[in-house]
Amino acid sequence: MTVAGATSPLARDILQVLKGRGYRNTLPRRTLALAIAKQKTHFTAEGLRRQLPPHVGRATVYRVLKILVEADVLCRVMLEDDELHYQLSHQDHHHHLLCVECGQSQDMMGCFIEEALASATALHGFQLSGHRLEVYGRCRDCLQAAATTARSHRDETVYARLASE
Amino acid sequence: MTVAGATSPLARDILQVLKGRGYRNTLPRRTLALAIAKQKTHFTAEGLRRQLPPHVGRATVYRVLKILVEADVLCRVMLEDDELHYQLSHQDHHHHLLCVECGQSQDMMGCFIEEALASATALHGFQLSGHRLEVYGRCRDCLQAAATTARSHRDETVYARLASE
DNA sequence: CCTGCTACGGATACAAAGTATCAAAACGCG
DNA sequence: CGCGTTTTGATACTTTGTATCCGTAGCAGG
Repeated sequence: MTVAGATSPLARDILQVLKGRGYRNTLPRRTLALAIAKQKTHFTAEGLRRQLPPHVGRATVYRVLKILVEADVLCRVMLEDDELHYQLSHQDHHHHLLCVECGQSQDMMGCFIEEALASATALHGFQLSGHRLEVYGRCRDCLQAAATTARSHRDETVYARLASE
Repeated sequence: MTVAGATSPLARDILQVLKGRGYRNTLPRRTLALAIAKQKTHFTAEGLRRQLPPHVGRATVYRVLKILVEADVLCRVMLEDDELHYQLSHQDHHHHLLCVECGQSQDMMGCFIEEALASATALHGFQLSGHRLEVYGRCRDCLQAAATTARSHRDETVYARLASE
């Protein structure tokens, strides 16, 4: 139950990527890999740092994040609030479904707009090189939760009416 | 040739929008409206401020920009360098073609991905509420310019060969 | 296991971008 | 004109990220 022992396959993968890129295996990087592996969803640089032992310097956090983005382990996501978040990335080109309710995000694999985009931009005499697409909405879970609370709200009003009688 | 006289129809429109929203017509706002009207393409808050007389405070610039974004006069554009830019907005939903060469941007009116997106997200049990799409590439002008310089480069090599003979 | 080179880390200072506060000035309505 | 309200610019502060610098820790080679 030591901290050092509390590792994870994902954390190991991250360290492996770093090693493959010629970076040394150091304590702060192990700590960071572990923390990143623990994230259930996207996170900000500062949010991540707050979860770390205080002896890990800010600069280190930003340095490692930058490396991991370059290595395609993480990708940067611009949320609707214009704040920059990070999240584990599938290596392939994909987009994010971002739930405006709970903040969870899922990857939408593949990219169905590439061809449509190509023809649309061609009309403008534009040579396509890339794009950025983020999708906002409500995820399955939040929709179900909303449906449930809506029902209990209805119940509450019934109870209120009964009580007032 | 007075500064106050150097107005523009667009600047007037902007002031009109402010008026319609109950904001007063003040000198800094006139200055800002004029400066924004002069922009040929997207700009950053700080970039805009640098073009302004120094007596216009930073806070004022940010305040007015925020108001104009809320009023849909401007829209915020995230460029590939992750810097936030502003540009005049068509009122309708649209996307931006951003030239990675010259930095110009044009609006791509209409939105052809809405339906495709709706069906794609439905597969994930996702209720769509919005999206953000920025498109990067090379604009017509830059493509032509590139073609031209490529030709002159070729010419240069010819001249070089001739000269060395 | 040492030893030494070099990458690395943390502290610190700095920079950029934006926000909060507040007294003074400018608007504009009557 | 006069007065209440809005607006403003200065200032300080916050947040997010980067540059510098010196001590330290990895790790390779002996």
